[in-house]
Amino acid sequence: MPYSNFASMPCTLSRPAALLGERWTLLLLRQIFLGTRRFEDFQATMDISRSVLTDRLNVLLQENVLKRVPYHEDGRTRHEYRLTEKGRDLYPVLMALRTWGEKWMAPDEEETFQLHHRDCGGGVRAKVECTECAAELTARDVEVTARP
Amino acid sequence: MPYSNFASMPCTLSRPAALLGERWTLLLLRQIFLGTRRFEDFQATMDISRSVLTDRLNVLLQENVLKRVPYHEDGRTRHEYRLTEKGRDLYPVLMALRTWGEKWMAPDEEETFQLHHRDCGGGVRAKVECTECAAELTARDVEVTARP
DNA sequence: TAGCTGAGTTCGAAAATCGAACGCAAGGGA
DNA sequence: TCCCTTGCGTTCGATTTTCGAACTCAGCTA
Repeated sequence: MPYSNFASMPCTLSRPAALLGERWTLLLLRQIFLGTRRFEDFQATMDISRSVLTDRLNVLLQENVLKRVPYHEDGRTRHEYRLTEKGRDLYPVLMALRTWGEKWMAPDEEETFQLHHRDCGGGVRAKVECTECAAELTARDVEVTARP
Repeated sequence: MPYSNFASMPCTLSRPAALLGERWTLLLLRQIFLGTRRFEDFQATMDISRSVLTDRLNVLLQENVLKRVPYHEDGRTRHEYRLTEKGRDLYPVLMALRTWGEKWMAPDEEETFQLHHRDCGGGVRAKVECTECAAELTARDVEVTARP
């Protein structure tokens, strides 16, 4: 099975993993959540090659993670890439990466940005919880049942 | 900046994103969380090329996400790949992917596996919360502060 | 001694990525 | 009108990755 077939497997974990597991895609999403919207800005801040950037943006458009939105600047019509609701829902994925990075990869120096809850100023962290009893869960608390 | 340099950026989001954003790495972790431990089994269930599998496993070993553990079978000593504590801590990342997949990519048919809290049988979901007030957060509730 | 098995390694072909140049449409200014 | 600039891609040849099949090697086993 080639890599791309995981994108069509009937598994709700392998399909997102195959989509976001392509090179640059997670870094692109990070940039989008940090506020970057335009082709030129992605290219400049990430130093990704233009052809690959085009490809990744198109994949995310096709998957309905991003949408192209027209806007006006100097009286000209341009387009920018924005998250859809589906795209915004990827926030927990990025936050889970960051929570892990904070714990296990924190560099000695300062970070490049900080996150705060607008209402109370608190920090942000990702966690896994039980939909019934609301307990916080680790891998050991969860049982996997194969469906044959 | 080539892709690999993101792995050494002083950013607790871009470093994990660059590590897990390499092709096959997320799918490999999925397989590990589902219980696969041995080279041959990874190769068979994922149909990844052997040389790339070797490379990805070595990267995860170097990053201390996996460890090689000896075991005995038929009186022979072999090795298997197991999660370290750092690796197990990636569980929220995988669960965030799955929670997203359940909502936005659920296939019409059944899934390949189900997850249940051992204690109460409930489902599993990832979420983002405030470390102060414990409110559940979305991207809109969070303010990004750049550190220059 | 020969064969099998798990775990890689090697190597030529194919695919993905890179970087630099090119294309193009919409203004703006002369 | 003609030329210049900007934003947003596209194209193309060179370099890296990935692929897939064959090969290696060590430790049993028959």
